[in-house]
Amino acid sequence: MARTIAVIGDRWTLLILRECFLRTRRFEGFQSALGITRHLLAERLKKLVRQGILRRVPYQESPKRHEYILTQKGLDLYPIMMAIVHWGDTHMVDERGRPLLHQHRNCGKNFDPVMVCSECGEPVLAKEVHTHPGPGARRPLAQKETEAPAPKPKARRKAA
Amino acid sequence: MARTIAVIGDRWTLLILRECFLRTRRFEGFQSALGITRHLLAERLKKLVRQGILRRVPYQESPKRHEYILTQKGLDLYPIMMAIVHWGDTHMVDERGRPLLHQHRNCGKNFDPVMVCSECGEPVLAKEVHTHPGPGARRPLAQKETEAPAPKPKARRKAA
DNA sequence: GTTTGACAGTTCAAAAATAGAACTGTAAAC
DNA sequence: GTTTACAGTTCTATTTTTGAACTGTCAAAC
Repeated sequence: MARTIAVIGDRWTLLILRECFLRTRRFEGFQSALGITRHLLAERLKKLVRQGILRRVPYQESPKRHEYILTQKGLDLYPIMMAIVHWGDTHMVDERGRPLLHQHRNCGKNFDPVMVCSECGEPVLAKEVHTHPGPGARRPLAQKETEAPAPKPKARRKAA
Repeated sequence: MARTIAVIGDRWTLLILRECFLRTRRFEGFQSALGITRHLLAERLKKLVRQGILRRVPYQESPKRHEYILTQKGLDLYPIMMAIVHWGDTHMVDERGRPLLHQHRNCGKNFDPVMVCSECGEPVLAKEVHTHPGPGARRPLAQKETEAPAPKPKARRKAA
């Protein structure tokens, strides 16, 4: 999670990616849709390309111009987008209602995303989930003493 | 989405919330688990309480102490968390593997979150979704000319 | 009965990120 | 020859974030 947030966890990256999903591909398109500063936009696009989330594809020679296209890695962010949008639709809408509706082509209906268990197919609630350290676990999860018993407590406070 | 990102879209908020889901409740707990500066942590906790995502609950008098507990609004962020974790598990793991496994109590198995359509129950792919402006639509979505009828045929460059 | 430690912050200077605005460069259109 | 569209880059000013120390309360330890 920390690694993912290092990539998409800032004020603009997810909004840029939203535009990608809405078929924006070019610098000016992002800039005018979002009002992001050009400097930051250039910065973020570079980062997303470095991360393999966008691909920079030339669409004209002479003044070299490129489009930014979602890779598969980028497309895989879709559930994150939808989860965020859905939470916003549930908790952050004003009187006017949802800004955007999503229609599922396969069934033809406007839908909300539902998170289900890959194993049993049932919707998952936070309370129903138990976590276990996996093979790449990064921290012992409640470690206090690894060292010898309290050697030199350093002086806290100014009083000596 | 913009409104949601204004709340959870920064380098620390989602990590703080992850700790909440892992049952961390107290200031020192967050601080030592994340290594966030105390200043920012205090700042972020205040913001989350203001937003109604956490509730500040006293757990002792005398030196007044509080715990930070997820509200329902906060618990509803779970699908976002899981979507992020799953993307990280798919695209950002190192050789060691996943840091954390999630077990679904209802079926007993370790699972991945799957996003399905609320209407037909099938998994949803980005390509299968069509968007329409909703009642709260904020911008015309591809407006170029609101003024006089397209007087300028746009400059096209030589296709490459 | 003073000292230490746990806890939950606050304060302040320094460093980093972001905003705002103007500037660069290419090439076609007028 | 001037303007326009596009995709950036450069610069300064503001805002955020970091790092580190400081404040304050109370309980237990010495």
